[in-house]
Amino acid sequence: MATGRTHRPATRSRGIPEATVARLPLYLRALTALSERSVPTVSSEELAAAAGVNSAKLRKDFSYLGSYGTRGVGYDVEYLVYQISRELGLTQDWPVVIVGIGNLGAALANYGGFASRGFRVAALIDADPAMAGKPVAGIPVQHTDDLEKIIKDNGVSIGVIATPAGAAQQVCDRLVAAGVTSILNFAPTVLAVPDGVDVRKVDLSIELQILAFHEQRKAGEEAEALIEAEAEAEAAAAKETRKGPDGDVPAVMPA
Amino acid sequence: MATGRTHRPATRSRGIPEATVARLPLYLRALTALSERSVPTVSSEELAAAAGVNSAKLRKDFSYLGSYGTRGVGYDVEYLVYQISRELGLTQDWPVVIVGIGNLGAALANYGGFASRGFRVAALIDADPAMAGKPVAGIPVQHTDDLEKIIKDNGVSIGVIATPAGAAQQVCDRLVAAGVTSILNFAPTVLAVPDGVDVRKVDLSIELQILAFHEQRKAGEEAEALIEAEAEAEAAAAKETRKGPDGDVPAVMPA
DNA sequence: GCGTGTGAAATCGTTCACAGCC
DNA sequence: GGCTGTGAACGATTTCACACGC
Repeated sequence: MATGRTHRPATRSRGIPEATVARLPLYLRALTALSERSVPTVSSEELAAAAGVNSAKLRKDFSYLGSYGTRGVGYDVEYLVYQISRELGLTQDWPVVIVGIGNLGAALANYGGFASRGFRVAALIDADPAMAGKPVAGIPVQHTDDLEKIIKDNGVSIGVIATPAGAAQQVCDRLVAAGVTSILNFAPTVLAVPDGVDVRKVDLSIELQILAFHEQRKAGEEAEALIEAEAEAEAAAAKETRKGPDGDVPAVMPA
Repeated sequence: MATGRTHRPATRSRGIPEATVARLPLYLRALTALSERSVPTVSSEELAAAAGVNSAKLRKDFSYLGSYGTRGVGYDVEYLVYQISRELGLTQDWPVVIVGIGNLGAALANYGGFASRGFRVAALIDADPAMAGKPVAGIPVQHTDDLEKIIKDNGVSIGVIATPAGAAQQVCDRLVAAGVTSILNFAPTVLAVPDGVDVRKVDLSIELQILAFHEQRKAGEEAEALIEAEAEAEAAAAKETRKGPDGDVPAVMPA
């Protein structure tokens, strides 16, 4: 969903696979840790372990960036940190605004991980007039009315939406109209954006639901030989019931 | 990533692709919204639009669950809500503990999206004795010392880690030892877990870095689109502050 | 000898396009 | 006529395995 467009047919050699891009921050984190411990070089095997991937994947990923390693030796930590940072665009400073300073917005504003990479929280914006002027993480909250001016004055191109779901699309529209072209969305809503705008979403409850799926599966496996056809039978039976004019639906979960 | 299992050779029909599982919560959300508006049926086209995917993918996804639609008509909303909920394991109640009640932990505790699906925050745990007893989101925070007891008393199998990175592995080990088999990790660390334990991670700064990559790319394309060489020269002249793309081995970025 | 870099193979995921059923 | 369900084509990603340079 994020990054649907490849509006540019023959965008030459800069073709780094999306899956690789998504792992670069992981490598960068592991490398930064090594760098802080003054480790000079690292092998693909070691770095892969630190990043939680396998070494073949890591080497393939790095091969898209260039030949930055030394055969028989490994990778120079500092050099790789720089190369990946550059590739990710972190050698420049990205001013970011956070819209929606509730619990989550405040947590984001306080999150150290932003500042330590190339990100700078340029402004906090909230619709509640009572919030205006209150400092959160040392930054005074500003009112939504001034959103456009804030974006333009600060040259912001990345926005973070941490509002309730109901407000997200409207906020998004205003951000985009004001010039924002990348959005990180924490609201549980699908955002519609024009071509050329990237949206990435983080949905806390979706992650839990995926875990629940696997958790349920584990429980089922424990019961091994026992259950085999229950779900199947139930589905079949349910489908049978609903052959009638108006579908008979089994007990639905609490909304 | 940390879902290495699937040591189950046979078992035919239960093979739902991971990519599909990851989208089921999305469909469920869209369907729940339709359900609340009392929409009785929906076509793959409409539902796909609401979920932000294309209709072919959605139909393929649903085909893994079974034949739950009606040709020429579409899908029964209530029925699908039930089927997806069941598939995801949301027809049962999942007690969850949140460890690390800082800004983020508090935000999670207050997050309505958990309770509305099958999740129940069974306990909040923090290492700070000063937090003990304080209510957050109406739930009193308990001390880490009691972690094992809390897990066992509540039959918790899903844990959320929202501690600083340094504490995450230790917390993880204790959760796992106490019986937790699924972990949602917000700490910027790779967690090592034994086989059979699932970990999903959410890293706020990684998402921003991925956006930055695309943002940088857009800027590059803009320049490219203008006039090849001239745009590049102009950009270099205009902003001499930062050493742009393509450098030899310049100074390393701020750690 | 060691560990990177990379074609080639295998696997996984998406999209196409249309047969089948309402 | 409309819309689902699905093989088959396509594309992306991962894994394998080994040649190559240090």
